[in-house]
Amino acid sequence: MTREPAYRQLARTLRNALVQGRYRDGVRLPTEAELADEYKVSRQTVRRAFHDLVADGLVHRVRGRGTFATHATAVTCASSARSTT
Amino acid sequence: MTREPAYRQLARTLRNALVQGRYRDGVRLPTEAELADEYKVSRQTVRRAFHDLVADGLVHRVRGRGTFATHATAVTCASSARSTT
Amino acid sequence: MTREPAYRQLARTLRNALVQGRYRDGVRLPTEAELADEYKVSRQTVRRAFHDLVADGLVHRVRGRGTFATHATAVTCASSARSTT
Amino acid sequence: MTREPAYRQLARTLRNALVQGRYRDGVRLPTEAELADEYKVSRQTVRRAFHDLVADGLVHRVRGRGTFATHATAVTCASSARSTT
DNA sequence: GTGGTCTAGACCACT
DNA sequence: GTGGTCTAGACCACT
Repeated sequence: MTREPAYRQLARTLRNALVQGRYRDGVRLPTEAELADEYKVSRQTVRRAFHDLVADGLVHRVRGRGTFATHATAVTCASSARSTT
Repeated sequence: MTREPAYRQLARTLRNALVQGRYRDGVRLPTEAELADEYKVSRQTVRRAFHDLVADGLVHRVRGRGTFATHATAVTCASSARSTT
Repeated sequence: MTREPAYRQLARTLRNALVQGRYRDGVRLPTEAELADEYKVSRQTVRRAFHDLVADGLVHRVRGRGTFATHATAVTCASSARSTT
Repeated sequence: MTREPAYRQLARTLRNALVQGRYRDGVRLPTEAELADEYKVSRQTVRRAFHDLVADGLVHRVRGRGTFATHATAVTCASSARSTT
């Protein structure tokens, strides 16, 4: 009955926020540390969640700068496949 | 007739601004690069001017962070001596 | 005059501790974050100090695990060259 | 997998240029700012690349003046150790 | 106007 | 939760 991993749960939460239009355009999302703090999870969990969102094409990450919302137009077929999981 | 060096001129300008209460408290002043640009002088000149203001006790500088106005109460005898030059 | 940089000062402090036999054998040293906190410097400055100690052969670092004192016997020619600086 | 860091990539590029005989003798290389601009990296990343080349004995740097190609004859044991990495 | 040091704070890779 | 890389942008030391 393996229940949903924490990172998928967090990914779902963030995906909803992104799809609903929070963090429009190239807006920077909260940092790994902030999200880890807010959701009481490890940074590793946040990273895994973000990793999924990158694969979804919903965000992109820039070393040393942050994680940014990707324009809605850039959604690929990979993301639709994934979101049905 | 050696005329006033550029750095003393700039120091005087900044001193006036500081004494008149601009940059109150611990406010950060413009950076070396910004002042060099604004006054059309080299950064070396800005540095010399700031060096005088540090000696006056009007500003203090923090490596990697910036130059900050010092509280008016911290004025020492060194600054009064210097300001009569 | 060129005063001693903060990272060299810290390296010297740690080197003394290591040479005097604290952190014997493969003992783990404080983390970058801890030292940054204790010595009121940035993590990068701690890293520069550690970098020197690695070159000296006094410590070795393992990603994800920490920084460890190296056995005294492992001193190399590189370290002797450096210590004469 | 641990992909090659940007600074090592840049170091490799510059090493190739140096070994192939561009920047002969004591010729000055581009400045940190110029390379940062050209390769779209931060100045610190350029510095890390140069740091490796200094360790290789391929260049030497003089504060206030620039970075210079070192004569090929000055190769030391430290550099040969490094180049096998 | 160059290289040297330093900060604050991101993400990355590994454990 | 550690060390590794990277950014952007300050001031410092030297020429």
